[in-house]
Amino acid sequence: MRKINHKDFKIARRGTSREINRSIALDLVRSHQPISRADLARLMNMHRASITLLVNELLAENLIFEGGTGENHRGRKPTLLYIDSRELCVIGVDIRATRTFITVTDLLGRSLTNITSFPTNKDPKQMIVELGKRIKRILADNQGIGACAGVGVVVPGMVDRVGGRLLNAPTLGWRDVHLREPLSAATGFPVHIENSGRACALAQVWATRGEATALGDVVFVSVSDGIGVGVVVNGEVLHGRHNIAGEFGHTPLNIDGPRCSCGASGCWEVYVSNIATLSRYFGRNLAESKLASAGTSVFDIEDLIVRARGGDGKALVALQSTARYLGLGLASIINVIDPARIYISGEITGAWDLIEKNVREALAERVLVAAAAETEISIVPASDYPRLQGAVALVSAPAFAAPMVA
Amino acid sequence: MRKINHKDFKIARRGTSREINRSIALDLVRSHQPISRADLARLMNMHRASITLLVNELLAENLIFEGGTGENHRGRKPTLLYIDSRELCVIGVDIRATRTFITVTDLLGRSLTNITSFPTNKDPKQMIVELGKRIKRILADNQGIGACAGVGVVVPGMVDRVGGRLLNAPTLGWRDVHLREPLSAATGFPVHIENSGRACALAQVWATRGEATALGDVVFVSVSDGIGVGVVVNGEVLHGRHNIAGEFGHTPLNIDGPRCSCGASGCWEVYVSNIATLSRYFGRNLAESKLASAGTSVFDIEDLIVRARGGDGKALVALQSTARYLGLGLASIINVIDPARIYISGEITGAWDLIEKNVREALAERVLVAAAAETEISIVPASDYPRLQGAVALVSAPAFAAPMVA
DNA sequence: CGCCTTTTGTTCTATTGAGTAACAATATCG
DNA sequence: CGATATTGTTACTCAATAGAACAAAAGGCG
Repeated sequence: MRKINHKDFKIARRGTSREINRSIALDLVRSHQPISRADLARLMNMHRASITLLVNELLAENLIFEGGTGENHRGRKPTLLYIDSRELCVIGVDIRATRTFITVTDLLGRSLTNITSFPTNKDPKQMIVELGKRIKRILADNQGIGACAGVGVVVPGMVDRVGGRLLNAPTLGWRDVHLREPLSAATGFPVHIENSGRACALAQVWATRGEATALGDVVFVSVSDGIGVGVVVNGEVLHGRHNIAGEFGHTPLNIDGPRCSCGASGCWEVYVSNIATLSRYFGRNLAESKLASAGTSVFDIEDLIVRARGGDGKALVALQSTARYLGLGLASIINVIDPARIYISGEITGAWDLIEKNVREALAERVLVAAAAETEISIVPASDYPRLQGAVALVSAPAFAAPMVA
Repeated sequence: MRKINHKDFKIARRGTSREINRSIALDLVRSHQPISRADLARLMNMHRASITLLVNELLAENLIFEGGTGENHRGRKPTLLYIDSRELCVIGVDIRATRTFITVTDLLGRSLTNITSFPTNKDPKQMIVELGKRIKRILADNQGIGACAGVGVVVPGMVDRVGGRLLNAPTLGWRDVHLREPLSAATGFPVHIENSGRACALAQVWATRGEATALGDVVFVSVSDGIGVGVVVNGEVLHGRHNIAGEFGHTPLNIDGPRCSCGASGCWEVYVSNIATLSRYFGRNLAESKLASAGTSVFDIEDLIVRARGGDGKALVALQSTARYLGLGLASIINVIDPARIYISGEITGAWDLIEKNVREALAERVLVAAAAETEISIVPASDYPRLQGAVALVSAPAFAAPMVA
């Protein structure tokens, strides 16, 4: 039951029905390709005749193309339809504290080149120049991949999407950095930026085979140096008035707890970040020293997991302690958003078999109804590159998004 | 940028455009009545000719009616349109721990009778019988108000909307109570039930002169024996998979804090409920004794506020201490939902002038960006009966809701 | 091979509803 | 009283779904 917004509604014009059905058809081709007109008609519960006209329009605009013919046991063989990404590519960029990753994909997020990376330059101006150069070089080195539709950039911090600037990224030490305009000027392509937690959520929503939105609302939680969270409600990523929606990482577990980099104390992040786990293992607070010498870390969370697997009891206890706090925080997410599924990524998910029980136990302690304690939790491996996929989705998804109506 | 749900989408049929525009027109009449066809055409940016046809349809269905003529400085006088609620009424019921309130309104939530109340019967079966009788008596006593479109019931607890049953209401001591079927059988009207926090949010969204949704997302926080919260995203109240979405009352301020009735510890509710404030004033935990003797309370939060205003320093400190915790919890709401406005209701808002500063200070401590600390906070007085208005909206709003498309 | 059946995709016409212009019905002003 | 302005209706155009009929393509089977 949605209330119509009186300040910003859209009435149905003559072309609105077509716009709606065109969007649905295009997105169905995206997620079911290759697909025939007849199958599309069945999925949409429309007559083949109407589909023909819709498809002709999409063909004329080069949004889709006709491939070979499919198989059929009896009767005429179908001609198959595909999203037309032959002359287009998308650049995805993931800027992290130590390294920055670049991928080139088609509109469906399928890699067209190898993923490349380089050390993040801590000076934002120099970094943007270098990033621009590298993007141009990659495109020059790969002539066959066609024109670039745009660049999606994902950063570990708060962003002002409309203004195209990064507001605050503690792990990078950047504040109020204009990203979109200079990078757009340097590359000549449109640039979109987004916070990495939200981008990960976006990646799940727009994953080609994604059934994420079909489930209902979902939340993505990424655990690393900090905690990034993206919340999806009704197929849309929550942004909020000041672009801070979803910052569960800074909701308190204990307001009298240890100080957090955000200025408050006892934030969830303070208890479950990788640094917290390492600190617990070494028995001292690594937060300051670690931040100062980022990149030179000799011993990281993955080493800790190896030790835990090797029989190091202290390492296992440190992980399980983090798991407990992780579960307590997830309980808040469930009590507040009550999603159908929670996605979790981050190095610590490599030890999921060791910690799942602890997470579930802690969760059950605080979740309001027993059924909600069984909320699906899905691990997203780093090999899926959720942040990069999210960066790509920033560019490609708008073409497939639902039209705004009423 | 919304993703189309592939499991549950709706394509545009021949009548979809009309359906969309009809909904918009009807809802505009609802919130702007009385309004002329010409004004409607201007608001909708459509030609008068199209509006005439739309309006004729709405007239034929008795959804609106033509009233008198309006004033105009020059030219033909407009004929005014109104929502047709002449032959219809809606019953709103608010079941609370000690008393239950009943209102009879038209489709716009305007009272048609005085609000009546009676002591809540703690036995759910007897209570439903009594409620049914009272509803029938009220309707019998007021013959002029026309047929009843439905009954909206609001309860302080978790509900299963589709099943029409109350899952758990600690303050009532009710568990797994089937409400809809028996009450519907007793009265002969359709019955809708909802949690009171969400109903309050609903009331704001659907308030006739409401600009709530025009602002963006909003959150409603009701502070009394417990904390009820309703979250509105994109004009829709959040429910979640298990109907627990929005339960900020049970997110922790301190996981090592005092025990909460929900089974967990250190919940926000434990720090800011009225009982918490009173306990702080009396220097001992009233939670158990208070729950046991609900309704017989000699000294309540409103008395405390009177004392604080009268110069009782201890009372003021108790209130301001609660205010601080209130602010800390609101900070989480802002960090997570980042709404354009937060509505607050409850007895303690009667002391808002005494505590606003403390709330704002605490809020600023934890909110992630300075701008978000300025998030609008709007007090909703008890005299607005937000719960009853929400109960009414459960019945009346579906007729005005946006159609589901794509 | 020729005919039947099945399936795909197209064509043609009907119907619905937005878009537009022209017009009748009022009402005020000078 | 005529000029002007405003509201609401009517008649017609255009776009898109709805539906039936049909052509095209492929396999099964006597």
